[in-house]
Amino acid sequence: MSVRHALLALVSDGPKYGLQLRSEFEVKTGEVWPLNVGQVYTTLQRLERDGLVESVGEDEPSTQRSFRITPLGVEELDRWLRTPPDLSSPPRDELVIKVLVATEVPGVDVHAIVQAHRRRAVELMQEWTRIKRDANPDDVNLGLAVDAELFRLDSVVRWLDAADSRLRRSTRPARSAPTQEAADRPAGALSSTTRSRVGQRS
Amino acid sequence: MSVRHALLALVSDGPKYGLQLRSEFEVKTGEVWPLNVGQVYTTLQRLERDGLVESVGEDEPSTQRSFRITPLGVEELDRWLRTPPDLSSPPRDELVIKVLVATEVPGVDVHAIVQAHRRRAVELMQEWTRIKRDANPDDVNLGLAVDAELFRLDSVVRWLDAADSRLRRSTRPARSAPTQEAADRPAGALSSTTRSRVGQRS
DNA sequence: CGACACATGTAACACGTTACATGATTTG
DNA sequence: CAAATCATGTAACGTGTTACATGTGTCG
Repeated sequence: MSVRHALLALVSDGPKYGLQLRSEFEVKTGEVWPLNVGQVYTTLQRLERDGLVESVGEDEPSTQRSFRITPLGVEELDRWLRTPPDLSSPPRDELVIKVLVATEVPGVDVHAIVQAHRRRAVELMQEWTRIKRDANPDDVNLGLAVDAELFRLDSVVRWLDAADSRLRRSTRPARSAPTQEAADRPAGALSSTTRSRVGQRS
Repeated sequence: MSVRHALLALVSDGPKYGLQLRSEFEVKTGEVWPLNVGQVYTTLQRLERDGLVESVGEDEPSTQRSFRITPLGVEELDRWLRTPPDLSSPPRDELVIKVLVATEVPGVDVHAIVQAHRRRAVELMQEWTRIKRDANPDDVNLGLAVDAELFRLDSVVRWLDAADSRLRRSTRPARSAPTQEAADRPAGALSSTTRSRVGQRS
């Protein structure tokens, strides 16, 4: 839902048209997240369908088709800006899932995987740092977008370290001998744990 | 693509069926990310369609339908586990986008929004900390999943602080109030910067 | 029997991505 | 004029979410 609301925010400033919206979105986000033009148009259609924006200048057709925000759109935008993400279900973190499920895949060295990801994360931090260094220091948008990535990657690295250490402690000290092959055991009969869960299922 | 590959990883252990996969997924991820059953079945269909898993026991029909991983599936799983996310386009960060686009929405106090999100993030960190404290300390999965959230939220808070400070410095001081130093700049009027962009557009 | 949990699915929808198609305007 | 650029759209596909429908087995 990022793009939808971002476009809403951009038109709250005054009527805009498709390509202009893409351009402004990319400038606003430090050109860190490219936005496909097609998605701008489909998103605008949906926003119009939902009554959050309306086409301006319907009468005299020109090559450009501008949209303005409606009162309903202002309400929705306001709500979005003020509402932080809720606890009930944080977005699934692919890296975390990857590491956690890797712990029981036969023939896989979790430690090696964690280290590979760690190396890549550090590499990325260096790249972002370089990008920031080479950029115009007055470009607040770029600076903030890059900072977000840097902070995030830093937390990723710290988590990978914590995970590596914790997994090393908890897993059996890995047979150094040739690996055992995938046992075709009946795959544990589903002991339905009744621990209080964090999220609620459907 | 998280769920798809996670299921692939889970069946790499030995044949599993639908509900079992949901259960194992949730246990593996510390029950932090609930998984809808429907998605398990549709994802299994797609995995089967793509030849990454195959149904076992086609001949004698029972109430359960188990799937096993195929050699092709093993390849794909291996690739996924080893491949870190690439630089070209980091996933769009909703919070960052929200703050960045908020800076030009008329009648919106970015500072207030940033602080609201900060408060919420700190709240969430406390909730996660409590969950971790009340949990079984031997539950490595839960511990790691919660740590990931804690580290991430910590980076969010730090970014929000950085953003607040930077925006305060760069935006023109809100009327009336006695203002601090302002590095005033003409607020560059859409100068199509030819800076080398990070991502590539389509 | 009736209620409930187990187990498998389907339908409808939203968002995002890519690729393609079509005009209009500018410019060498 | 031809080519590039601006500008708008559409089609097809993949993933994810929710809600609903259906059958089976168990247990009070």
